[in-house]
Amino acid sequence: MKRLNRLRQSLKIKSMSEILEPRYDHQKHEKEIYELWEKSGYFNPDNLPTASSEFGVRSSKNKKISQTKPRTSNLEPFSIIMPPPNANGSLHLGHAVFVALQDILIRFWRMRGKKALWLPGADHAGFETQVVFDKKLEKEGRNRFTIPREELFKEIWDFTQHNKKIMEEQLRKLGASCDWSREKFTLDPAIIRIVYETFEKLYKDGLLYRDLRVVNWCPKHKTALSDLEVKHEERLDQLYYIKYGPLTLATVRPETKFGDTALAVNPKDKRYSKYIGKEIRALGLLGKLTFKVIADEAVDPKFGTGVIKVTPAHDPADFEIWQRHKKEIPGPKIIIDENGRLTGETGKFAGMKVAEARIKVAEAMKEIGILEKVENDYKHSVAVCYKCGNVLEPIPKMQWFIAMTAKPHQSRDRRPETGDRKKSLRDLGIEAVEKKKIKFYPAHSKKVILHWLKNIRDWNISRQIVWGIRIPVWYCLACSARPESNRGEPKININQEVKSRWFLVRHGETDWNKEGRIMGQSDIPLNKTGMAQAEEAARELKPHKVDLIISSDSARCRQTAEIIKKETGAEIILEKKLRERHHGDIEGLLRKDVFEQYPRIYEYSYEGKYMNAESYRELEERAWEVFSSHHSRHGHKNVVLITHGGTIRMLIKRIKNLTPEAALSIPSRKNAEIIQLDVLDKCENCGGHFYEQDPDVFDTWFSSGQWPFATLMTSDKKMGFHEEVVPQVLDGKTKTYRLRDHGFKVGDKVLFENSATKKIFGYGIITEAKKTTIDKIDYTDKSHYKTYKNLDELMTAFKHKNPEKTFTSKSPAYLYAYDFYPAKNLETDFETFYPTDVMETGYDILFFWVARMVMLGIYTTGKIPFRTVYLHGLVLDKDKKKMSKSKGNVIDPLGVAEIYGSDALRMALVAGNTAGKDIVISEDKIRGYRNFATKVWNISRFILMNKMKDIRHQTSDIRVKLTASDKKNIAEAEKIKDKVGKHIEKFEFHLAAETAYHYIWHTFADKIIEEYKPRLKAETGSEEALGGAASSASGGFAAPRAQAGARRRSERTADSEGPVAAYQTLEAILLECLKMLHPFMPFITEAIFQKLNKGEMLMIERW
RNA sequence: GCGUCUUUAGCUCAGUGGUAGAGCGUUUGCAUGACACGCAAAAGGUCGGAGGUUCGAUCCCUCCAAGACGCACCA
Repeated sequence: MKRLNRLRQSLKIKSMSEILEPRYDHQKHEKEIYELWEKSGYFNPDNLPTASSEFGVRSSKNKKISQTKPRTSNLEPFSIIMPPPNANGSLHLGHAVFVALQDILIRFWRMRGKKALWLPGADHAGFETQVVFDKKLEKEGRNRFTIPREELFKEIWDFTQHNKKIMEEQLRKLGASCDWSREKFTLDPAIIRIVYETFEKLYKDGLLYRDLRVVNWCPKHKTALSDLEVKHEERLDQLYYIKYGPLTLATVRPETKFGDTALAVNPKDKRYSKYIGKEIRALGLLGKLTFKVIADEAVDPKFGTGVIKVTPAHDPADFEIWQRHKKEIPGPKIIIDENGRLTGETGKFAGMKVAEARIKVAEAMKEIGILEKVENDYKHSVAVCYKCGNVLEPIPKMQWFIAMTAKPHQSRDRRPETGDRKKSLRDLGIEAVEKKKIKFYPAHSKKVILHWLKNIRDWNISRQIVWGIRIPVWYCLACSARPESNRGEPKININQEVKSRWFLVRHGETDWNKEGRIMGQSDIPLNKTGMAQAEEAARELKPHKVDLIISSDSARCRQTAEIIKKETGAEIILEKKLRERHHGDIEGLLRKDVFEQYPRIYEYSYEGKYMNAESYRELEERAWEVFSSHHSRHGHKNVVLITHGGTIRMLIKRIKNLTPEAALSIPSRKNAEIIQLDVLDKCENCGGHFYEQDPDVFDTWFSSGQWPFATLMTSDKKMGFHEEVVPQVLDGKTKTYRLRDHGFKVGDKVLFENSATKKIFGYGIITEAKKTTIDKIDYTDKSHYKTYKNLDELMTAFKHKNPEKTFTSKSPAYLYAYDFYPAKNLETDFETFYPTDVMETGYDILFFWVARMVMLGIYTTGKIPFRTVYLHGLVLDKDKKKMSKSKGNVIDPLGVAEIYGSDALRMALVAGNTAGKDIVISEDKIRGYRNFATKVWNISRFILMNKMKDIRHQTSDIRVKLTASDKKNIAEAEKIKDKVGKHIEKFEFHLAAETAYHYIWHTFADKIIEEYKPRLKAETGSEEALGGAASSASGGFAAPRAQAGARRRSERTADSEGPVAAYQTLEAILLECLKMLHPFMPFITEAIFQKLNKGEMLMIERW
C-alpha cells in the first residue's frame, strides 16, 4: 500500500520543467501507470468501490485506504472472459485487437459503475502447440515419436509456461485491465476436472461414443483431425479408367485398388442393372479377384463411367456405402498405414508412399492391360492438413465422437438434470441463436453460425498427440473392452484413480543382443549400451514412485534391476522363474546362422520344443505363476518387473487373454522398453485387473468450449476457505496466520476488528463454500455482529465457543481477514458472472469455438454462456494481405507499441473498423494516433501550465461564476461524452473513438482553447475578488460537500469573464475528455489525470 | 452446389430515404502564449452496372458484374 502511494506521488507534477516537456513519453509513463492500476487492486471487481464518493473522500493520514474501504459486490456485474491466447508463441496484432476492444468494454463499464470482471487465461492449444513444438524438435534433430510421453509432456509444459509469462507481460504492456488474480490455464487441475465431468456427463447421456470411422489422418503429424481442421485444395490430377472384368470405372486413386471390396453403380442406371447383385471376376495386380456389384444412390451415373470401386477403408464415402451394405460386402481392408505408406497387403508395392505407389500401380496396371485410359488435368479438390498442407489420408480409426444431433438419453445413469434434456447439442445451439438469446455483432454472423449448426456433423474429439488433456478412459486389457476392439464398456475414470502401476521392463542390451545371438538362459551381462538403456529407463520410472522391483535372476535383468534400484530406491526380489525361455542347443548361436541352418526353426509354435528347448507353454506356466502370486501380494504397489523378451510376451499373452498365435505375432520388445500396466478395480466384465489408459488427448476445442463456465466455476480459490487457501489473520507485524492452523474450522464464527479504528468491520462463519465476500454485511446493523472491547475479550469469546481452540499472537495489533464468509447469500463467481456479457473474438473461430461454447455451455449449465457475441476481423497489412510469419509482413504489436505507444496502437486498431470486417493497419495509421496522443498531451500541458502559473488557478475548489458560454461548453463536452458512451453501448467502437477524437482535436483544441486564450491572458480582478476561498484549497481532494460549500461562496465572486472561470471551464472539459478517451487510450489519460490531481484514479472515475 | 459479405475521394474506411464524411495522402500559406507528431485553408467522389419501388435512392427491392470468405461434394 505504501508502495502504491509512493507510486501515485511519483506521478504527480513535480516541477514546471516536467510540465514543459512538449512530448508525451509513453515509454516512461506506461510502465508506472500499469503498475499503479495493478497495485490498486481495481482490476479485481471485488475491490471496486461502491460509488466514487465513498473513496473520493480520503486523507493523506489514511494509510489503510484499501483495507477500510468497503468492498462491495452490490454492483451489477459485467463480465468478459478473455479468449485465452495460445501459449505457444508471443502475441500478434490479432491479439492486440481483442485487447483493445475488450479493454474498452471493461474500462467503460467499470467507469459506469459496474462490477467489471475481465478474466484472463491461456490455452494449451493442443495440436497447434504440438505442431510448433514438433518444429522446434525438428530443428534440434529430434522427433516426438522417440521421446517418452511424460518427458515430452514436461518439455512442452515448460515451453508453454515460458510463453505464457511473456504473453502476460505483453498484455500488461497493451494496458489490459484484466483480473490477474483469476487467471486460468486450460491445463489447471481444476479446469481439467470440469472438462472430465462434462465428458462423463456426455457419456452417461449417450452423446459420446467411440467408433471406427474413416478419419482425416495427417501422415506427417500422425493424428486425426476434425472436419474443421481440414482444408480443401484444388488440384489437377490424372483420372484413371480401370477395367474390372466387364466393367470400367474411373478413379484418381488407383493405389487404393488393393483395398477394394466391391463395385457400385446407381440403382437407376439401366446400363448396369444386369450386374447388380452379381459377382464379377476381375484381373487385379495380385491375381484374380471377385467383386460383388451393389447399387447405391451415392453413385452419380454421370460421373466417369457410372461405376465406382468401393474402398471402405480409404474413402469416407465408400465407408458409408459399406455401412449401408454391410451384409452384402466385406468391410474395410486397410492397405495404407499411419505413415501414408502401403501395407504388406499390397505385394511389391508395400512400403511405398501413396504418391509413388499411384504411378507404379498405374504402370503395372497398364502392363497387364487393365488400364483403359488416363484423363489428364482432371480438376478436383483434395483434403489437406491445415497446418502442413500434406494430403490427408482417410484411414479407419477408433476415435471418440460427440454426437451433435442425437438427443440425450439416460440409459446409463440417472442424474440431476441441467439444461434441456430433450434436445441435441445442435438444437440447443440453434435455439439459443434463433430465439435471439444471444445477440451477434455483426448481425449477419448469426446466419452463418445457424447454417453451420444446421449442417453439423459429429465431432471427433480424439487427437493422437501427447500435448493436451488425456482422455480419462481406461480399457481392461483382458477382455473385449480393449482399445483395438469396439466392444465392451471402457472404464470412464474421471477421478483418474489408479491403484497402482506395474511396469514390464525388458533388460538392457547385451553383447549377444548386439551380435544377434540367441541368449535364452545363458547368463550374459549388460554391455555399455545396455547400462545406459537401463539408466534411461530408471529415469523414466522414477517419477512413478516405484515400491518394488521384481526381476529375473539372470545377470542382464539383475543388472538392469540394480540400476533402477539406484534411481528409485525400491527393493529387489529376484525370481528364477522369470528367466527367458530356455532355448536348448541353439543358445549362443547367431540368429541368422540358425535361420540358415534350420529354416523351419523359427516357425515358432506355442507347444514346440525344438533342439531341447523349453516350450512357450512351459515358459508361460512358470512365469505366470510367479507373476500372479506377486500380484496378489503386491497388487496395490507400484511394481517394476524386469524380465526377458519371451517372458514378457507370455505374460502379455496371459494379461490380455491372447491366443498363442496372436501372442507370438507381437513384435519383440526393444531393450529396456517399458510397458505400463495400470491396476484398477476389477473389470466387471472379465475380472481382469490390468488396464491401459486411452493414449489420446482431447481436441483442444473440447476444453476451450467449456471455458466460460469452467473459468468461473474454478475462480474462487483465492477467495475461499477451501483447500490451501484459508482465511487469514494479520497481526501488527503483518504476519499472516492461517486460521486453520490455529484450530479454527468450518462452523466457527469469526469476528474481525481493525485495531487502528477499534471498529469491528466484519463477522463471518467459516463455511465450506468456495466463495466469500464481505459485501453482504451491513456494517451499520449491529445485529450482524457483536462487538468486543478488545482482543482479549474477543479471544475469550472464541475460547468459550471453542474451548479447545484459541488464537494467540504475540503482537496482535489488529485482526484482519482477507477472506471470510457471511452466513447467508453465498455467491460464487459462477453465480455472479455467468452468463457473461460479451464474447469478443475473431470471426475465424466462430465454429471452432463460439458455436461449441454455446452448445456445451447450455448443455452443462442450462444457460447461455454469453449474451452478446462480437466478432472482429483479421488484421491485414496495408496491401490487404493477411499477416503471417511466412510472408514476413507481420507487425509486431509490442514493437510498434514501443515506438508509438500502446495508446496509439489501440486507437489505430479500433478506429475505422467495424464488427466482422478485416482490419487494415499500417504504420502510418498508428503514427496518426500517436500524433493525436501528443495533441491530448499538449492540450493538458497548456491547461496545466495555466494551473501552475498562478496560485489563483491552482485549484478547482475556488468556485467562480462561469459565463453562459462556459456552461454551454462544459455541457457540450458532457454531451459528447454521452454520445461516446452510447456508441460503446451499441458496440460501435469506431464511432465512439472518432467522436472523441474529433471533438477533442477539432472542437476542444482548435476552437475552445483558442477562444479562451485571451481570457487566460487577461488580468484578474483583485485578490479579494476571489474571497477567502483559496484558503480552503486542500490539494484537490475536497469531498463533494466541501465543494458544494465552496461553490456557494464562489457564487458571490465576480470573476466570470476572467481567467479563473476560463481555467476552470477548460479543466472541466479536459476531465470530460480524459474520461471519454480513457477506455481507448488508458495510459496517457491516466497519466494526465494523476497530474491534474483531481481524484484517486481515472480508471475508477464515474463516467 | 449451398451460404455470407464487399464494391463510396489517390489509399483505408465510416455513413444516411432528401443530391456525401473521416483519417492518411496531395496542394497552398503560416512560428499564432500547448502542440511542425502543429496551425489555417484548398483540391478531390455522377457512392460497381442495369432496372424497379418512391415526390425523391448511395441507402429499400430485383438482376448483372467483379472480388473476398465459409460450408459441402468431387469416384
